[in-house]
Amino acid sequence: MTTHPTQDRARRRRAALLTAAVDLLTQGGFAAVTHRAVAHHAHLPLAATTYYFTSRDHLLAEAFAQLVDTELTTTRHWITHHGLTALPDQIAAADRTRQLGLWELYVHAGRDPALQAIARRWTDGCVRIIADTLNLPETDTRVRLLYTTLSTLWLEHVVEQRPLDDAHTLLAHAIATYTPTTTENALPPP
Amino acid sequence: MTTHPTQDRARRRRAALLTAAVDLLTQGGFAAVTHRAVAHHAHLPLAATTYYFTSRDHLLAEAFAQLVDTELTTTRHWITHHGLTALPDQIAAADRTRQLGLWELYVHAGRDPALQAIARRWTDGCVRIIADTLNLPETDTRVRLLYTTLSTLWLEHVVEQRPLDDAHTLLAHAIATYTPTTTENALPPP
DNA sequence: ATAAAATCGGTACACCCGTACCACTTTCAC
DNA sequence: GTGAAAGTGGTACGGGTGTACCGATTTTAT
Repeated sequence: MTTHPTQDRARRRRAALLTAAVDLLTQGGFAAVTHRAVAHHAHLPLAATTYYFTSRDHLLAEAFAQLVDTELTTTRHWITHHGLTALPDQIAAADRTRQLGLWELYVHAGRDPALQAIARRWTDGCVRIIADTLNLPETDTRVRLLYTTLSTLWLEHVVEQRPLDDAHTLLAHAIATYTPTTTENALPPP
Repeated sequence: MTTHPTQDRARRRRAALLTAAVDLLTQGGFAAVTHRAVAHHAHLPLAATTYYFTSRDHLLAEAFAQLVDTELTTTRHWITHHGLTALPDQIAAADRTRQLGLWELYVHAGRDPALQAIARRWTDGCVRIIADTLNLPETDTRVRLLYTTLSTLWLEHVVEQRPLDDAHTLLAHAIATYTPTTTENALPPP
């Protein structure tokens, strides 16, 4: 069971541990998130980690959830400001290792039911963003197709460090093929 | 440096260790591939692992390479026999945890340059298969788009255990939209 | 036959891990 | 104020890890 402190300092400490966990996951990946490393990174004693989080798995789960949430809001903002076609630029600009940590946890969710729910929230959120910007329902085939394309392009770039040269072409082609005629929202504002 | 034995029994032992590593990766994921577990699973003493593989990383790299190669030939066979549209059926039928291990290593390649080369071989191989079955060059935009769609559908199924209900619909739509008019190869044989 | 090289396998080392424990201090409710 | 609850932090335990070491054994080359 996850502990939720009532005192102010305690809440701040818990949050510090969480961001420390996210940072470590970003920098060193999965294996780097240990009790000792998290505690040290948050300038707290070792026992703080076991006090605020009942286990390492719970800590990782919450870190994953936080990572997903911030990531979703970030990309939503970017797309509403720059349009779908500019998404490759955001991918290229984003912190690569951070995205790596996100994907690491995502795949790990395949073996951990607790993480799986968060993983679903993650993809659902991405699909919803695309659906919203295209003014289409989430279940629309074109939305799903566009999402799958973007997802792979992103993962490929993060893992294999491929240049995103053809991403723009690919994306433009996909949008042109998929979207209905009246979708100004798919384009960046003038 | 990777050791390549000259004697027969030694070669068999090395191969046994490798398949043991793949098995363990399949069953328990990344963390399960330890020297002791691999040795025990291959019915060999602990020291065998360090004798045939200079480090755990090298062992994992070779396991990854082997996993990728067998996976590529398997899917190539399937597609030539059943067609592209039947791919979701193969995905559904395949050993889920095995695919999970593959994807785990793929993402991990983002932090390990040695694995990264294998990861590229993996995606390149997938793209090539699609290009071949569609009689299109690998650089064709439609090939790339089809690949990205398939890739995400696959990963989603493996990680989130989503039903592949809409995969057929999605795939059919994508193929209909993308492929040129004369591509009988994309359809299953009558 | 014999020396060199390859292989084998048992053991040991140093390290890091998650987590439990517990005496201590601070905060809160009344 | 006083007792209960919450928070704190130092330490310890049991266990698993990668890898090095080294004498014994087998294979190969000559």
